Amino acid sequence: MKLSCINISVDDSLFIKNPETTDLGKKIVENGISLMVELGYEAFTFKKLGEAIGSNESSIYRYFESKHSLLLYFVNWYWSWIEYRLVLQTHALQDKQEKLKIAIKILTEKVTEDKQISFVDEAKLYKIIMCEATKAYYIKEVDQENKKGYYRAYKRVVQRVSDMVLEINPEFKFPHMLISTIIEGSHNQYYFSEHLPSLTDVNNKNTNVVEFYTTLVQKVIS
Amino acid sequence: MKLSCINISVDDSLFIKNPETTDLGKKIVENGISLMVELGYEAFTFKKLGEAIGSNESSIYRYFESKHSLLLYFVNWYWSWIEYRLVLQTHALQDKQEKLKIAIKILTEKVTEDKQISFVDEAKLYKIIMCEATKAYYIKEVDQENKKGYYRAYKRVVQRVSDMVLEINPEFKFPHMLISTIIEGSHNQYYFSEHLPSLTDVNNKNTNVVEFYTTLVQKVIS
DNA sequence: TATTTTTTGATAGTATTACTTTTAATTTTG
DNA sequence: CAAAATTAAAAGTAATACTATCAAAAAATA
Repeated sequence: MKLSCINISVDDSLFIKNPETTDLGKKIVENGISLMVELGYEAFTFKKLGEAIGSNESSIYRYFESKHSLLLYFVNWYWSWIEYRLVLQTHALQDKQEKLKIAIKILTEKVTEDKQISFVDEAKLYKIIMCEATKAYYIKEVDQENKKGYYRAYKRVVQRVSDMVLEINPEFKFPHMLISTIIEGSHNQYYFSEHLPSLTDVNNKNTNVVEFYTTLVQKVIS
Repeated sequence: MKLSCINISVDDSLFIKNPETTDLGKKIVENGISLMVELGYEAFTFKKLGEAIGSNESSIYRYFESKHSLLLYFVNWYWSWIEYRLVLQTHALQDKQEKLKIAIKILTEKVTEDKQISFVDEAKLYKIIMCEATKAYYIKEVDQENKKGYYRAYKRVVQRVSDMVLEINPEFKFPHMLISTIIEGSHNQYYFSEHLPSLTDVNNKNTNVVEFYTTLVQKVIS
């Protein structure tokens, strides 16, 4: 599935100047993803990114307020992309069970190849989601940022899949809890499998995370 | 349950000088917990902690290498305490189901009062676990730190409860995955209920997190 | 009690981070 | 081609995350 024509849009409030509109902006996002994967969020700086793209620190600040904003941009891009895939792959389906099953697969599977949507490498982006995404909202400023709508894309995805759960079982009391549990859970499991294997049972091929959370949801909502 | 006689021991490698052995050390831990809750991990510094306890930054560095080490100390203290409670409250029980149920309660319930084990306020400590604990292992240095045994206490708890699952259903393939999912899940749910309520269904009294994860485990392993 | 050792406090210093500001050069657009 | 916008370079600031030194205070021990 290569669709270089479609565009994932990220909310205006997340950047000072839209990086999609210029070459430098695209470079910042593209190389920003690579460098953040390589160095990790803590060691990543705009100065280093500037050096990596042969540009200046101060130029990057004209696009993003801080590295935290850049992370928020990545996270929102990711969730917008997931939402797009969710709609595309489930919209036409009649069978509610099948619909939910596909949604769970999209939410819990590891992204291992670049799907080439615009200038973003989705496989690398997934690593940021897996390793760094929670740092975007486990912060003291979370309430203010939430008010500004910085987590909207994530919340929209949880709502969408929660609704699929309720379509199957309208009596079920904890759909959001269930869906956020499997999303965060799957990220943890892939991370644990790479770094803290005794906290998981994931095999080398990562094939059982999707399986585990799919049966989990089925059993829990029935 | 107040047992000021018992002592939670934290592995030697996690500090330079054992804070339990001196007044200053205890002050560092006690006020360190309060200040980290108050400011959040990112804004917390040893300089500020020094001011708070009327002591010097450099003196704190004689106990802990960095604020990251201090966080690791807190996290390990917490998991050692959980392990202690786990053993204490399940050891005498015969009924395997009952045993697991109590373990899940211990793992997923919010700690809201100071149980007064030594000089640590467990309710405040829980807030650190809920908001900051993942920052102790979602870092680039995770593999080296794991080799040094810095996450041992957490892994021991997961192993212990996974074993309880296997006692009930020896055929179950994903016990570690299940237990780490409910541990991390419950922390997320309490955090979401306070800051991102649309990601959860937790009510004001937080009563349904334990309920949700207890039924979840029961359904998944049967 | 005297003395040795350990612990702590105060001060200063370094390298890096996370920015902001200014100015000049370059590029884009009308 | 001129005006406007964008970018690069350099310098500056305040804070962080430490390290090092040295003297004072406290504790241990002989």
